[in-house]
Amino acid sequence: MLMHNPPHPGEVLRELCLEPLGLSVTAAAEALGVSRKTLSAVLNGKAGISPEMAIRLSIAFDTSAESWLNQQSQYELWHAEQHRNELKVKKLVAA
Amino acid sequence: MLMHNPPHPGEVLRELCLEPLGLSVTAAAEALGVSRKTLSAVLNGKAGISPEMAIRLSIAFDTSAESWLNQQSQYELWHAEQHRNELKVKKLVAA
DNA sequence: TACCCTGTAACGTATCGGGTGTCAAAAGCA
DNA sequence: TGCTTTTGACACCCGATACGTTACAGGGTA
Repeated sequence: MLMHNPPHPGEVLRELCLEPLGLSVTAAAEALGVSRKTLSAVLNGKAGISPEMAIRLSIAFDTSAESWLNQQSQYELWHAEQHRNELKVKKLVAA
Repeated sequence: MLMHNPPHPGEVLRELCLEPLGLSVTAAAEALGVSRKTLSAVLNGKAGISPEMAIRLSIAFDTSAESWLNQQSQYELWHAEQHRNELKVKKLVAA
């Protein structure tokens, strides 16, 4: 279980892909085939990385789509875990 | 990269958790704290496993929330991969 | 000044997770 | 054989999200 608040994948994307290449949001969005607004939303944590976006990133940056999607899953899971105690769930098997 | 069409996580959930325990959809939904329809949709592939649902499953069946979420990611990714050639993406780094 | 880049807002589209309600089929029981 | 209960899938509504376009405000730079 993750203990610390993980950064949203968009932040990682900016630091690991855009900045090293000196890419502007506009230029990167154009290359990815999405609108500037869509990429901006991802970069600023307003939107998550969808499976389609993960594939776009894997093509453009020659990376693993799974890794982007897993980062997204871990990020969402961490936030969901913060409300774990609010869920009324009965254990069906012994812990 | 997955080569074969993976089953939707709901199918796995039914076979690995409900059936072994002889649980009905109604009983399982009640234990999970969701409606019958919500669980039914997941079991029949009409809905995916959300982070919240993954945590519910992890509590009820003493399993790993990550594993459920990863299954869901892999499932969505496989389907997105089927349309990879439709994406107009420019490579920004050498393959 | 003029131009580019960025973030953001508004609006429309489609999809999705979740809830309530309905209903036909299945199961249980007299 | 019937009747009642339960079950599970479906139809519809709601809120959130992913994506698009258009437009605007602010910052940096030539």
